[in-house]
Amino acid sequence: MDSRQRFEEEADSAVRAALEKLGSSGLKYVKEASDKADLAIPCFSFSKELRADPKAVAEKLAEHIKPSGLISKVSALNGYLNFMMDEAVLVRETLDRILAEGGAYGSSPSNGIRVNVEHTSTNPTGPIHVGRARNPIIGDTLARSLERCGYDVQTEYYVNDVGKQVVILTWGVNNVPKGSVKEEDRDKADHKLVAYYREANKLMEENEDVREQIAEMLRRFEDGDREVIGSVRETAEAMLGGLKETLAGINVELGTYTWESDFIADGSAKDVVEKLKGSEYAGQTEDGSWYLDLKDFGIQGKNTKFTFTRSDGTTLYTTRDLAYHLDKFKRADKAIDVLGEDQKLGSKQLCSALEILGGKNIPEAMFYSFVSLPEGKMSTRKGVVVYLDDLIDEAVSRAMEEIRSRRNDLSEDEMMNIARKVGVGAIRYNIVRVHPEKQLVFKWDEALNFDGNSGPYIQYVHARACSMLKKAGGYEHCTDPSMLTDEYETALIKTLSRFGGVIKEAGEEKRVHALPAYGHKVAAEFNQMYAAVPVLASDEHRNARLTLVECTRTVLRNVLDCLGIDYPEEM
RNA sequence: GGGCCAGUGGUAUAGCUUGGAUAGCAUAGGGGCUUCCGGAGCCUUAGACCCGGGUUCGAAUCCCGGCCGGCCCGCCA
Repeated sequence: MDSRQRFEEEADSAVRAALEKLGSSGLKYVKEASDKADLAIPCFSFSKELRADPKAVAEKLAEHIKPSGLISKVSALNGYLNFMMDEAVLVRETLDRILAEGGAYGSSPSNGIRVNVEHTSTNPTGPIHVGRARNPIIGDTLARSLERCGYDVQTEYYVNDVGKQVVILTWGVNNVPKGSVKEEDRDKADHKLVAYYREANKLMEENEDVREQIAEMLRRFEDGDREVIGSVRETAEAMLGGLKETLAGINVELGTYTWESDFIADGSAKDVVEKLKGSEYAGQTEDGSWYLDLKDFGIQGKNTKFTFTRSDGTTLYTTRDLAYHLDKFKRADKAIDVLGEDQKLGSKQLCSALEILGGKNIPEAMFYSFVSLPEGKMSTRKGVVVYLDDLIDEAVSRAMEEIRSRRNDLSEDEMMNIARKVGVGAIRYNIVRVHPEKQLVFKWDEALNFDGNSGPYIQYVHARACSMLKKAGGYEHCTDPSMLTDEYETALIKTLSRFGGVIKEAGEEKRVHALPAYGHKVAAEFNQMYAAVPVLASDEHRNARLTLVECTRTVLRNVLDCLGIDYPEEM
């Protein structure tokens, strides 16, 4: 337990004891932090029970609590009971802990719980565009946070290699003559292949014959024709190769790729169908298709009918998704799906069906709204898109310009290496900083922001800290609180002490946007301290201040790592 | 039509789960800072809770009703 947690517990028991003295126990109250106190308890809620003015209650409580342990001061103000934490203990313990734990600072020990995070899972029919770019970034950040929370995390991409869209793509790749369409310049499979997908869609609209060919291919696919299935799989694999490259470019790597067609091939989707047919919620329409009636599962209106087979008995996407989730829970104790908001109803239906199948394990979902362009929705088919690859390129070249303008001592390669880290840092930070369900309109100048509330701002502070430590040469660690009494120093250390709570919030509560906000706060407070107190030029404070710089650098690295952002030592 | 999500300074965003002190942060705007550790910086100034009811000692936060935007409501994936 860190000193912050101990402080809160000490305050808690002190409040409980004081309330008992006033003749009341078991009252609920909230704890909050403010600029007036390290911990504040509003006493308004007590006033009814104690039949007294909140101000008076706060004052009485304050009288009954004597500073002890980590509590250095107790006071009452405006109906609040304010606690101050013993700064000397806080300073020493926080810094000692950071020095001892290093890269693991802020993490919890392993809890042995296996959690599966499914994210990205975009259809392999075209390059990833920024409309969907939230998915890998949120998913990856969540996975990294959960790892630091002590979970055994597996990440997984569910590849949709079944259905009309991939069949159209495959038809296009196999039938549209090379050279008859303009491939995109980028030498990546996803960008090359998407031209055939677009052309196939176009031909299908214009040409009856093409429509029939594709329909035939789809029929053969559904009949289990190995040649067609193999061909589709091959095309999807090629496309996926391109997507993996893009993901690697933003520091996202997934552990497992699971193919939808496998659940048809191994018969598990059919097993699901048989089990569902036997459930009390199952029904069959006149045409022969099967459905579940989910009106008892909190699903309203006309959405209660959840169809799980076609009239010819073949499975649907959702049926295979059920088989997939049953499979997932053989491998994990907990599952989290990062999904677009369009999947909300589907996800709810999936969970209800899993309940009907008797599963105790139900996946949790994390939803995000799509990123749109100022002119409207993105569409791969229509070519109205900004590709993630283009965004990365643009960010990197913008970073390159910046570096070139302020450095003349680095080689092209060195600058490019840094530019990549800075550009990607800007993109990832910018996407993860906003609440996932907030709709986002993509604007180049915002996506490429390098100032203020941005990834590069934090990277810059990290580089600055590295530079100071390098210049310092030798120094001895010093965590003596009497050497770190400046208000900027203690403010920074208090913030550093809260890191563990932020990691938990990001992981356990799936609030990944807490991370960038925290990183920005640490960086900003470091900059304020930097401007206010000399470090290298100070005499008796030198060791202690350098130690604080080192600890801040450690925390910044941990935050950035959790965000999947690199931390170059110079930029 | 029904359901879900969102609406906070000019712009963008946090806070809403668990109501509480002066609504936080960034950017653009005004004014300043470089004999010293990296100015991608620091200081300072001005500026916001969609509208209307309700609950409450107290509402950005909870409830009801509007308005605006997004998404969903397929034997598609």
